[in-house]
Amino acid sequence: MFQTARQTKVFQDVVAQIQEAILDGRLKTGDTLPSERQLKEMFNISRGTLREALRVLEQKGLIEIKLGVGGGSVVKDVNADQVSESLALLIRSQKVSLNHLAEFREDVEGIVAAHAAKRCTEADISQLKELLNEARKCIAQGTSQRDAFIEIDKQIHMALAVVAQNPIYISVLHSVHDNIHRYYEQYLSMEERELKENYQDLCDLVKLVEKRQADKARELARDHVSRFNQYMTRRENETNKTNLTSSRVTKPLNL
Amino acid sequence: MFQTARQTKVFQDVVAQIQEAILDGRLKTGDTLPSERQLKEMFNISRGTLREALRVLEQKGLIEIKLGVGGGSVVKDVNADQVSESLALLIRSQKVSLNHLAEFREDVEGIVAAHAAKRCTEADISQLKELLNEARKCIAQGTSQRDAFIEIDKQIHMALAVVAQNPIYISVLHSVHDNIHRYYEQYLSMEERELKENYQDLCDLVKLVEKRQADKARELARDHVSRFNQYMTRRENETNKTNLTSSRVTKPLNL
DNA sequence: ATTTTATAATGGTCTAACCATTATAATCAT
DNA sequence: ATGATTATAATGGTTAGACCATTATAAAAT
Repeated sequence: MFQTARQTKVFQDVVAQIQEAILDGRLKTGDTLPSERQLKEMFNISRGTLREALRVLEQKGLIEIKLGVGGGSVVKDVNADQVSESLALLIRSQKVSLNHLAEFREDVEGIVAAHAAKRCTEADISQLKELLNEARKCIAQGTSQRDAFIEIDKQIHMALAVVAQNPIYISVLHSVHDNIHRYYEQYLSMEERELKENYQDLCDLVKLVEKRQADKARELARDHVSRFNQYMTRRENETNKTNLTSSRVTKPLNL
Repeated sequence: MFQTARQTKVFQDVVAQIQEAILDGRLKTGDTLPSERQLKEMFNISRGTLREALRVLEQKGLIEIKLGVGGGSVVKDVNADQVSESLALLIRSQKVSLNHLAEFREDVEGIVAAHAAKRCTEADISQLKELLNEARKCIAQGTSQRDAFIEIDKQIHMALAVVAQNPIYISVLHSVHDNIHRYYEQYLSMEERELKENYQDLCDLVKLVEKRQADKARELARDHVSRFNQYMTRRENETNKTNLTSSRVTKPLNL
């Protein structure tokens, strides 16, 4: 009939108070909180308890704790990092496979391209073309600039998310890229022909966005990402085939 | 030329060691870590430092700390809660609006429905029909069971995400529902006619999934969610119109 | 057999000190 | 004067030891 009475652990109350102050604007990005020794007096708690609260706020991405004179807890600008981190934990705990992530990226990039096609301005297009120009320079130097090209490719996709004018897509795409990057580093190796294919994809994609052909843009974006994923899974299978017996040996924790 | 030498804060090293042990399976879900007094000896650190580490692991969603005899740090099953929480922080820090969230939900539910249509089994369909049956019962009792209907609606959407066989969608949809729920509670009020419309939507949607018509399922799912969002934004505007002067007064933090 | 009470293990909090880092001020050499 | 060096002090990082609060279990009482 009744629930357990709320047992406020002291540090949780401190976390809540500071978090609320940040979220409703009483503390703004860049503000420095008072020193730990001052804060503990204000809240009338011990320093240890206060520090547990500050650690939680740090892990939430709300503050950053700096060392030395003039250091202290600085209010951070909230960004997608914590979304990325928690998504990465889901992935690493075998809840999510590379294929799941690849499919999700395909879907999301497709939607982003479609929204971008509906909402782009002339300024957006010229910025995208600027990025395409950068990409072309990388291609011109052959496979030596492969990593640079992949970086530009990522920037173009992120730029499309900005054009799509929904910050959720920026955060989500950021998280996806953060988490798929490790796989790309490990498995992705593109030949010159493949680099050029991808470059052509991007050019075509920007053209479709410019012409506001949302459906075609979505399909092309999906195909483009799908191609990346195919390079990668092909490589992943080859690697795993030859390395099946060399599973990593982890040192025990001996608890 | 050089980077700052890695300055391992002690508690970070402890976080890393325990996190790794969890992620590569040396510590499994449900396992209880040794007591704080034992752990501090094992790591050769003070209890305060250890507790900072445990707080971080708790905030990451990797452990749960229980009180009393037989209590201690228990390894949790990683789930989407932390993704939800960090997404909620993005929303509350004005980075994301209700419209952004609504659009995202529309897109995601559409994709989920399409995947579900491609991958559903007979067992999936009968489970979905079971849920539809529950929904029908709610409708039969008129608007008194509105909240129950909304709950079933949510369950059907989550079930579709399961059928779609990509856990990312389960987590993402979970997060979206978590975060949009507050708005629904505040703004959503459906008349009997609207309840019946929504119920019909769901029936049609399941039929399309059963017939594996992915494209039509996607469009219907989008329309269905869109209708929810329209009820809500209409209501939101009305509310804000009459309440513009009553902005919440927040108590200062006095730092 | 059931209820009540005591026990002990565990996390939660506090105090007080010292260590490590770093911006700033003071000092020194030129 | 000016630039380099050194000392100072403020701040977070860590330690040690104590005591409080909660709770599963065992012991005792009914």
